[in-house]
Amino acid sequence: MAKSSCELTEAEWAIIQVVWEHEPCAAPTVQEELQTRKRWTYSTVKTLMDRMVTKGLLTTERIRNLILYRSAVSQKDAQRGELLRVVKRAFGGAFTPMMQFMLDSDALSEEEIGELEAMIRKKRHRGRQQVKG
Amino acid sequence: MAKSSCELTEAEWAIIQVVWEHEPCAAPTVQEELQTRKRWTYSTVKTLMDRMVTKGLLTTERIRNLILYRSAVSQKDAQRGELLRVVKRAFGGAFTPMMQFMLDSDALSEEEIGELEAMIRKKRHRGRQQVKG
DNA sequence: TTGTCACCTCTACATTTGTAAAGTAATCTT
DNA sequence: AAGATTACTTTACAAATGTAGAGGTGACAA
Repeated sequence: MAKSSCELTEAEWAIIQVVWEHEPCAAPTVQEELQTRKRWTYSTVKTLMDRMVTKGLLTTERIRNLILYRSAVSQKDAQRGELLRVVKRAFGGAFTPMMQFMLDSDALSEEEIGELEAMIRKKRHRGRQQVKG
Repeated sequence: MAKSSCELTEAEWAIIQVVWEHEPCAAPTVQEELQTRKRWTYSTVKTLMDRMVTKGLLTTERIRNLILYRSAVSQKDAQRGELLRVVKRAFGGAFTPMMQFMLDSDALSEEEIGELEAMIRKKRHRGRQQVKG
């Protein structure tokens, strides 16, 4: 089962994002996909991916001479992990101060705040809905 | 001037938080303060702090035989940096999806959502207000 | 004035992360 | 079947991070 909390490095994020999109996929695919953003060689990508397997972030299945990779953590789990880490490290573990910070900073535009309000209203209607996982 | 975006490691967060609270302060103070949370020796703390000086996260002033440390980045800058990093890495750079995620996940309690609504309303009253640099 | 205390400096070492070259094996092409 | 192509394996190495021991120096106490 996917671990509910995980830490991905910058490089790992780049890779797993491609995996999520092309799953199951081979290392060369990932390398090609990242070609423009990152200037990594095949070796680099493969090494990173294999380390991610060791860490339990990806899984592999060998079919003949091809190795297919799959993600072992969902995007939601990864996002949650990232968010929880920040909230814990930078905001003493509480979400409200973080939200407050975002509202007070210029991080959010008027428009985004509008959207946020709308999202809240919509949520109120639907009632509670949880992310699985 | 403080850099608007910065990356702090876990250890650095622990340290700079003590510095913010006791500024200006000496390394032994920080070590004592962290004694319980982290089991670091004086050497460890001092090394970390000196590396932070090199990185421009802290500054020092020598008074006789004592070295006083001060933060070179404000808490707000550090928080913003952390937040921006997550939003970029995990949410494609847009705040709205991140907010949406928080609302949809069980990260926020009903109560917190209520507080959030209140914060938004209050903000509407005050009009736009920015966090200083 | 000599030992002790507090604080500093220097050096070290393991682990993780980023990056990749070189070599090997299977497969495809002609 | 030999060369080219593709994908995999092994090994390496530098920088960043976490962690700390050993030894130096100035100040103060006895």
